[in-house]
Amino acid sequence: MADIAKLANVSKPTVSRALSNSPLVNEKTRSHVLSVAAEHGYTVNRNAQKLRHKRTNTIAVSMDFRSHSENHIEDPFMFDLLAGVSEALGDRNQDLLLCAPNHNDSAAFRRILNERGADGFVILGQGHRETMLQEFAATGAPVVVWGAAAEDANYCVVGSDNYLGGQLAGRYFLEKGRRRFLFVGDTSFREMHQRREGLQSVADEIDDVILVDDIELHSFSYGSAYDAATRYLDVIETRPDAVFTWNDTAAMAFISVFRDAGIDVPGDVSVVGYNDIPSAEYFSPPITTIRQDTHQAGRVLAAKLMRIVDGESPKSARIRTELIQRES
Amino acid sequence: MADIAKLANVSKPTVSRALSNSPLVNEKTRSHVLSVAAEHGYTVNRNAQKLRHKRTNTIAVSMDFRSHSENHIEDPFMFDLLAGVSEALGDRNQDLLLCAPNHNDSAAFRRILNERGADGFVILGQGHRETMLQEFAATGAPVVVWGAAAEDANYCVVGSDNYLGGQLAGRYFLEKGRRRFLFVGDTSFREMHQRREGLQSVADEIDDVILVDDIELHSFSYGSAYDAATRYLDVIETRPDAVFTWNDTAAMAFISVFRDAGIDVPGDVSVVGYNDIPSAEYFSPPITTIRQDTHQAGRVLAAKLMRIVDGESPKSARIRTELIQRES
DNA sequence: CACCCGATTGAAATCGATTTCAATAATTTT
DNA sequence: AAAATTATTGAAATCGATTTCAATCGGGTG
Repeated sequence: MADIAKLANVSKPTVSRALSNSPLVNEKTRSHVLSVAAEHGYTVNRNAQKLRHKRTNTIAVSMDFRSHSENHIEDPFMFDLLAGVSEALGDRNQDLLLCAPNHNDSAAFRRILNERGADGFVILGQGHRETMLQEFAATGAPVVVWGAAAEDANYCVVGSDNYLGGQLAGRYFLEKGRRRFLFVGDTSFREMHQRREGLQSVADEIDDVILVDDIELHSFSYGSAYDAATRYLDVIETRPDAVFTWNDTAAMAFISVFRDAGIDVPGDVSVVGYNDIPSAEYFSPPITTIRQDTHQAGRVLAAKLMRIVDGESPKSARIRTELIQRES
Repeated sequence: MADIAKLANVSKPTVSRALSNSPLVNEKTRSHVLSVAAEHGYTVNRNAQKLRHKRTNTIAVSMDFRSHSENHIEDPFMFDLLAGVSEALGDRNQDLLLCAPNHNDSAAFRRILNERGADGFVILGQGHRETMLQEFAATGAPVVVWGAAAEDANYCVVGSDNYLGGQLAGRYFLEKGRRRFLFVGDTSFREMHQRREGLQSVADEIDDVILVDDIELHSFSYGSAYDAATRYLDVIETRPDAVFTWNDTAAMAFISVFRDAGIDVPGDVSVVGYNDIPSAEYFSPPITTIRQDTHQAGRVLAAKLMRIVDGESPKSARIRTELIQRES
């Protein structure tokens, strides 16, 4: 910058002001400085800027790749979400620092924020970390979380409307004349718990409709869903005629097992998945699913976090959640 | 840091040295300083550090989300790659700055490097940007690219061994007694061009084996693959008995169209996809495919880039490429 | 014409670390 | 015991920007 100042025949502060569109600099000087800067391909050093300002304009985004490669990798949903967040942060001119924390204690997250110099944290995937997140937020760290909000959460949560998602699945089942629902998921995750509640609420509305069973799964792989489905078919007496799974991959697994057992989908049993992954549409049969709007999700996550960084405390929010009906 | 210095009764430089494990500080002083720092939850300000050092220990990773949401999103492969890079950079204690550049000129990339203060660039997806990348590398920017190397590339390329991939598919076809190969892809992408060459080379080895056709596709969606397959079946005279597609999603599309036309897969036609996406294993029939080792890819990309940042010029590299045979 | 005010500009201080270099203390060496 | 090393430490400079605050330059006013 000193060089540019010399070349443009002005002082460093003037260059700085010209580049930052400050009104304190003469229009003529500004354009001159800008042209000199452009000519020499000069760009400001962001790190010096970050040091001087208190704001770094950097947002850390945490994504649990490790647990993904063990569990979620079959579900590209989180990456879709990441794409949404990336786009939204880009629009706000924020740098995106991608983190895959090794430790899940709030101190580790705190450290990332301090050391790396980020203004705030987007955490994709609440998982079982709610108490850790409470702690983290309690330290005053600006944070938004993708997940499902507890009533007493002290941090801002953005997620799909999981309760509604469950209801949508339930209503779809009723439309198809189904009476015996099966829920498949891991209700120790709040999101899935809420989905189950939604499904339950629909069942409760009609007299002879029941949740015949829950299958609690603690691994998210296709294989474990497949195994669970197989085991389940072996032991049940009254077969469910509607299955609501935690994601589309699991839906595929259940459909495969059912078909191999001579049970027709969607003829005998309706199945609803979650997330609307790309292959859902191309599976045979195409999978009816609940879609969450990942673009909106990214925008909302970014918007909320920016407000938190600015000192406000926005409320948790739910993003668009809709049934994608694919049964013909 | 000044505070910690005061509290520990030493000077700023001593604190700095203690924290960075410099041998210039007495062991007793160091542990004292460290304990004081820990006690007060102090961590160094990375931005100040980055400013002072010339190294920022930050690597920019470019991922073309936009074109993904139009094309690639059905193929989680790139995200797998991102996960690999994230892990490898984390191991090397590098920050990962995730970018989705809006413009595809080298100046835009250059600007990111300068402004954001990154030491180097990992570009996931070479696409049609080879000349831009040549330019970019020519400016001296440290960069590694995921893709396929041209002989005269002036930048470091890491990718699977696409030629071998094509050969593996071809040999598999031969094993199955196939004679009439169909290549499906977009050979204007160097990676696919090399795959086709590999396939061709195998066909050339045996007298009565030929590549009956190429289907050139310019969109990567399932839908366009499906349409292309449908159109193709309408016009051909001699049907191919082996199909090699650019990815697993396209393989699924072709299999679906074939089956709907009464052609049995894998009975009448062998199909080989690429990337081994999770659902490949669960498709019916399970899809034989070429797997690229994304973990190794991440490690190699990171390792090469670090060497480039250090001033070396490592050669382009190919990562593990193997056939995953799923036909029973 | 002297005085005041607003518009521009620049000198110096600052952000929080690291590095250079000189000074001091602790050991060895002779 | 004096001299020569070696190990530790701290003062001040530095990285590249921004901000504060004082100075200057015109123009308008009484």
